[in-house]
Amino acid sequence: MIEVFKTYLKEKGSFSDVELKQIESVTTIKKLRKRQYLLQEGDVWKYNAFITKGCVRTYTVDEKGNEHILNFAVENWWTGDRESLFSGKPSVYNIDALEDSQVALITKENFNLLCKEIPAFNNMVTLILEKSFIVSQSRIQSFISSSAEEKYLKFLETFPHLPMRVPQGMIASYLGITAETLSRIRKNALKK
Amino acid sequence: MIEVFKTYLKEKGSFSDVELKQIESVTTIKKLRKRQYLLQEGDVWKYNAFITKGCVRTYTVDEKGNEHILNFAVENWWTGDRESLFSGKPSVYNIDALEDSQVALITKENFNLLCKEIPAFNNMVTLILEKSFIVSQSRIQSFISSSAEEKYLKFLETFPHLPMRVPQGMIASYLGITAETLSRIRKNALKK
DNA sequence: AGTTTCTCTTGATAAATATCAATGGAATTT
DNA sequence: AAATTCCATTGATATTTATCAAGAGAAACT
Repeated sequence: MIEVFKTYLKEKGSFSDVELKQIESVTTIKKLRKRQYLLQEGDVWKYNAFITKGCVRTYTVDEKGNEHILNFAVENWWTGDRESLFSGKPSVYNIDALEDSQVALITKENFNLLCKEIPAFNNMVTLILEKSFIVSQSRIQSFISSSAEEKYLKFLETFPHLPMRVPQGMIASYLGITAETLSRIRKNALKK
Repeated sequence: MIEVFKTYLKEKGSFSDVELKQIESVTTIKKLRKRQYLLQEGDVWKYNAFITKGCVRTYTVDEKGNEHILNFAVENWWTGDRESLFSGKPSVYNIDALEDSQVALITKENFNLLCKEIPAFNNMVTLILEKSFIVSQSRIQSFISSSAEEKYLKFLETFPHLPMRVPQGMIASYLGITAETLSRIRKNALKK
């Protein structure tokens, strides 16, 4: 199995060698070149995806052609579309690679099996979901209560490493502001 | 046990009578008068709370004294602060009743026990979490891509019954806009 | 190496939304 | 029933953010 994924699993739960083997046996690796889609709008998403290398984004494109980035994911994060996975309906999101990347994929069916057969896996998964929810609540909190500048500063605190890897305009999109506004915010805020 | 809660459980999972009794045995009922706190900023939240009657809101108060409503919960919804529950740290949120209400409370410890001992309960809980996450993702999506008017219209679709129970100004707060702006949006949008 | 494409910045202007202030009606309290 | 508080609306104005357009440097491509 990809070393990054194994290390992650060992850190997040105490799995026996047999269990690790079982997880490995249902994991497939997919390489993505920069700009390649992992999921395209209209397709049904059927996996759980763990990034072992690189960086991807989840986004929508509106009628005017503007992209809206829902989230980023880098090494050791999970990505995918839970909504489409859960409902079986076509996704409204696109996921593509911002760098050459590598992801570990487990189909929904195999993933559910792992959850059923390996309690530690189930616990790990619930914990991840719990944390993802908490993070998204806190993001909503900042949308309802913060100015563009505050959102940006909070973003820097939460994800200090992302600005080095992701174009600034995409960070603006993630924050729900325009690239120009973010540029001006940086000019003002960072000189303080 | 409170009938509303029992009905909910029966609908969400197939529980045996013994299991229902077990759930009942760890459930306590709390009545809230309008405006009464269920959780106050600075306190640690230790429960899972199911609303059997009434309506509550979760909100923060900023330095200027403005309230920012993170969410509402009515009958058959869960409420609480997952972040404080998870971390054991004081909550940054307030939860209070918008009407005279009644909630069913289960402590974290008892809740975890139910999850461990009753698989159907565990499944139900994971499902709720999964759905909550999906809902919050979709709310983030509308924050990054929609105008105030679009957010309001989407809100009406998602929660058609809330405007009848919740003052308009609070809905504005939930949407991250001011009460005045919402009033103007309604004037324009609803005459179309 | 030269060309193209991306990315960020900046300026001018427009649009969206917030703020402040006042009013009147509805609901709640006494 | 009167008094008080709450709530939604409206107007005038300020602030924030978006849009459009141009340019310059960096990165990617051939």
